[in-house]
Amino acid sequence: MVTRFAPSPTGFLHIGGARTALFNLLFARHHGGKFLLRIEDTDAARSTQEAIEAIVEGMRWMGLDWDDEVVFQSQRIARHAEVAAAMLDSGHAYRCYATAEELEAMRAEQRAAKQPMRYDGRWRDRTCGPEHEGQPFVVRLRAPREGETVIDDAVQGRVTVANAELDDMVLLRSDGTPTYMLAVVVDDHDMGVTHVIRGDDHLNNAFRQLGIVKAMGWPEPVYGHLPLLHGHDGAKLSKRHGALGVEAYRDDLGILPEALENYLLRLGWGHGDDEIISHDDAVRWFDLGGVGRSPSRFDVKKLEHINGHYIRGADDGRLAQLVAERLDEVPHPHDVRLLTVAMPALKMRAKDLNELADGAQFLFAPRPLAMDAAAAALLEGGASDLLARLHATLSRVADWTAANVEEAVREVSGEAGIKLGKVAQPLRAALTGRATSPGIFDVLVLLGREESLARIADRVSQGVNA
RNA sequence: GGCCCCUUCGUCUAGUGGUUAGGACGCGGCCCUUUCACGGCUGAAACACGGGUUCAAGUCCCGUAGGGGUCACCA
Repeated sequence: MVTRFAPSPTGFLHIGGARTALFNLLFARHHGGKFLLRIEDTDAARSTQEAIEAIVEGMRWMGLDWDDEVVFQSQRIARHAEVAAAMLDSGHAYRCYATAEELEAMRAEQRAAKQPMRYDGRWRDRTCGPEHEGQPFVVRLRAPREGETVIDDAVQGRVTVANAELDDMVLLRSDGTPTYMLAVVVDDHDMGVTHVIRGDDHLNNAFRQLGIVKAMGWPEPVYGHLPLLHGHDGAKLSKRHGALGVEAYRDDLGILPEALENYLLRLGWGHGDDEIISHDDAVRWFDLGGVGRSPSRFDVKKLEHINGHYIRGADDGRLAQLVAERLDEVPHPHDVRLLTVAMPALKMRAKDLNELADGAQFLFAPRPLAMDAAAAALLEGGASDLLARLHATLSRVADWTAANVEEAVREVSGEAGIKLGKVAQPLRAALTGRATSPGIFDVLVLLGREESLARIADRVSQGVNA
């Protein structure tokens, strides 16, 4: 079995495209087949090298590893033309000399008459007279007009369309280059693609493409048309819904690739009550039969939840590296080692890399610390006195371990007759500048004796409002 | 508009004739607790509507409504 992902390089790796690629990959791996990548760059005007790189990079990041070499459709135009010529020879295609203006007029008439807009086949049975000699022409498929075409779609089920609905589409443009319709069919055939798994928006195309397959006498591939992804409001995913490219999920939203894969997999597909599914299990369980037929809405909240799950389980060193990259804006030199040590406490509290980086700020914040509003509020009243006592008691701790600092803090709490929470909060504010942070004893240890005492002293000497 | 497809909690889904219609996200409450998270328990929340078929329908059939896709010398 051979599947493929065939994006056109006009921007980035679309989130919906990533899901299509994922399903193709999973299907191939599940059945022990191949997963290929083809770049559909026949539209020179819209295709860019940057877009190709963005797609390749996005796929690598997602772990969507394809087999064999990448196929570039643009390099195969000679072969496409060859097939078109063969179809011309066999009578399955014909030359059409209708001009763009002529066709536009035809469509305008059809629109006005509320008729379906289709090519009327005006050159279907007409041979080129001397007046058209040397004039530009396109090559069109001579599609059957009677009967119907049936596709047993692996996702959508049996779908039937009357052949009268299908017009004679263009195979070769007047400049001799192939249209998408011709190119996909030829490339899929030549690449040995057995299962064409792609977006629902191609279902109608499949009927027309099948016409070429049949004309050439090639084996019909199995089609599987996946429902499209929609935004939270039910409309087709577009810019106004936010992030569209996978790199935005990586860079802007701070999503881990395994989380995105898991989320995308669950969109339109399910395996009982399973929610957290490893890649290996996905390969083991995935098949097209389980794919739903209705479009699903993208829910960032659930993505974030899954992301939080994977962050908690991720390697501390890896996370530290990722966070360090995000902290580059901070002038203070940061320490990946410290981040790594702090990570177990940090990652418990973040559902994306941005929150993780934000939660790590205090480790490197320069003294005297800036207090946010909530922290400042905690330092009002008798906080200065309390911090002075904390400073005095903590100063006597020689061996700066979590157990020892905890003992010291509890001692102050007991002596002052103040509940631990009331002691911990001002202390947290003094140490982190925030009202929330990892456990206060962890913070003390992470910061170290010297830095901790200095931060507390800052608050005592500068008073509560500093 | 023509053609094609879709319709279970707000969202993602389980469910393949007989279930108190299950799980997850989100939301509310409680517990844990030095804050925030995590975790645990718990609550509210769905079979679009109308006809059939059947002893029995979320599950099958037909309509209706709503939604989506597609109608290029773009892919």
